[in-house]
Amino acid sequence: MSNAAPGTPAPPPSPWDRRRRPRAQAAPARLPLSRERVVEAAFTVLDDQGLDGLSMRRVAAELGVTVSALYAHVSSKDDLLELMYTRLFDGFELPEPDPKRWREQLRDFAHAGRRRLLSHRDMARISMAHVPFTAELLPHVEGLLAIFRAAGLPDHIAAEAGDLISTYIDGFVLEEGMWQDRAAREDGEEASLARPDWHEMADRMRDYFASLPAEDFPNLRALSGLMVSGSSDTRFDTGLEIILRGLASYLPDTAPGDDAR
Amino acid sequence: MSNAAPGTPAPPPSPWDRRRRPRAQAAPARLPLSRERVVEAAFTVLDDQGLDGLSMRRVAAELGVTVSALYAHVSSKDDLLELMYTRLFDGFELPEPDPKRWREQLRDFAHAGRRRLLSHRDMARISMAHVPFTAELLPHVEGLLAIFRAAGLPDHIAAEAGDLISTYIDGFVLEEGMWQDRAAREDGEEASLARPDWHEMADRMRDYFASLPAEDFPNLRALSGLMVSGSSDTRFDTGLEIILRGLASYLPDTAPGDDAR
DNA sequence: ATATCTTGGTGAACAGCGTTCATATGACGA
DNA sequence: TCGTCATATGAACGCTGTTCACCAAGATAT
Repeated sequence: MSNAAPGTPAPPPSPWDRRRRPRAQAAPARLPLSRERVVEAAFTVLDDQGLDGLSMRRVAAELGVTVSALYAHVSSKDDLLELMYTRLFDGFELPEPDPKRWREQLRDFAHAGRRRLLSHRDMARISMAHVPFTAELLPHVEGLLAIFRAAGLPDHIAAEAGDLISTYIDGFVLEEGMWQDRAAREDGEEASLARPDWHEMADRMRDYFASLPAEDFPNLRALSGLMVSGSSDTRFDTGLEIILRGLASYLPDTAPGDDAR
Repeated sequence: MSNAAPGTPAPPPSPWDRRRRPRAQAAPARLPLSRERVVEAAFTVLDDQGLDGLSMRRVAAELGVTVSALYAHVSSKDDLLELMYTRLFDGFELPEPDPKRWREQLRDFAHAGRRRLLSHRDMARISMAHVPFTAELLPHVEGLLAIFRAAGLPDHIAAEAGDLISTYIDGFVLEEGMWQDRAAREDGEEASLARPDWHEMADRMRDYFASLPAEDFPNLRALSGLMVSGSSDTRFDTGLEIILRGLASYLPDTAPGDDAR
C-alpha cells in the first residue's frame, strides 16, 4: 500500500473541492414524490417500527430520499400524522339510517372502526391524538348523528353519543395495542424476538392476579379469568353492548330488552 | 508562588488544567434530591410547559441540577411519567360498596377521577398511555369491581365495566384538553397570548358548523349548539349517564328508570 | 490525624430527532 | 443552446434521552 514517501502521488479530492458530486443516484428517473407516496411510506415505517420509531428520517429512507425532500410535500410531522389519520378512514361509508336497525348499524360501525384501527400498528394512539372535525371526517360524524336521530334519541343524547362510542372504540384498541406491545417487549427481553405470543402474556397476567392476597383482592381474583383471557372480540362486544343498551334506555318505549343480545 | 520562567508573569490556568473547579455552587447544603422531589418538579414543568415541553433537562433546571443527576433517582423518562401517573391517584379512595347507591358511587368515582385528571395539564394524555395494573393502582380496580358486583351486575359485565368507565373518563378529559390547547394555540397566533378563551373557540366552532351546506349536514347543523357549547360538566354527566343506564339494564329488575336522573 | 470508602452530584459526549436553507441537478420550453 | 422551474440535496441548528468518567465532600476506619 505504498503511498506515503515518494512525493504524494495522487492528491485525493479535498472535501471542500466540489467538482461533480459522484451523483449518488441523484434522480434515477424516479417517479416524483407526492403527498400520497409520503403517506404510504409513513404507513410502512409505522407498521414495522411502531409510532415511536416513526421518524421523518426513516420515512425518507424508506423512499430512498433525504429528509428535506419530504418537507416539499408535507409541512410538518404533525401534518403527516394528520394525513395518516384521515387517510385511515378513506372510503369509510355509513349506511342510510334505518330506524328499526339502529343497533345493528352501530355495531357494524364500531366493528368497522375497530378493524381499521387495527389495520396499522399504533394507529389508535394516532387517532386518539386527533379530533375528528377535519373536513374529510365530518361526513362520518354526520352519518353517526343521522343514525342516532333516526333511532329517535333525544338531541342532547345524540350529541354526546358519537363522542362516547368513538372514544370507546379508540380506547379499546389503544389498550389492545398496549398489551401487545408489553407482551412483545417482555418476550424480546427473554428469548424469542419475533413472537409477541398473546396467550402467554394473558397467562402471566392471570397468574399475577391469582397471586394477590385473597382478602384484599377478592373481586380481582374472581374476575381475573374474564378480564384477561377471553377473546378481545367478545370483550369488545360486551362493552359496546353496554353502551347500546344505555342509549336504548332513552327511547320512547320499545319493549325493553327487545333487541338485546 | 513563582514557578514559571521569570518572563511569563502569571500563566492563566489552561482550560484542560483542572485543579479545583471554581465550585460553581457545588453542593450548597442543598437538601438532597429524591424521587419525590423529581416527580414534584416534573409536575410543575408539566403544568406550565405541557407534556410536549416536559424534558428531562427542564426538570433538572427546575431543581437547579444537571440532567444526569436525575438518573440517580429515576431510571428513564418513561419511568418518571409512570411515577407521575400513579402519584396522581395517591390517596384516591373508593367507598365501601353500597348496593342501593351504586349509581351515585360510580358518579362520585367518575367525578373524582375527572377532577384529578384536570388538576394537571395534559394529564389525560399521560394517563391514556398507561395501563392501570401497577401495584399501587390495583386497589382502585378492586374497589371498582366491588361496586359492580355488589350492585348485582353479572360477572362478565363487571369485568368490562371498569375499563369502559375509566376509558370514558380519560377520553373525555383528553378531548377537553385538546380543545383547550387548540384554542390557546390559535389565540396565541392572533393576538393575546395568555387567554385561552374557551367560549370564543366554541363560538367559532359553532359558526363553522353553521356554515356547512344544509343538505349535506342537517344533523350536524341541528346539533352543533349542543355539541360545542353547553358546559363540559353537563356533557360529561350526559355521557356518564348513558353508561350507567346501560349497566343498570343488566340488573335483575329494579323498576327501570328508577334511579335515573 | 490520616487514609479509605461511599454518596450524590458534574459536565462532556453520543446518537438521534424535527426543521430550515442555500445549493445543485435534471427536464422542459424558447 | 440557453434559461427557467421544479425538485431533491446536504449541511446545519437546536433540541432530545441517556451514558460515563470524574470529582467534591461527609462518614468511617485505621
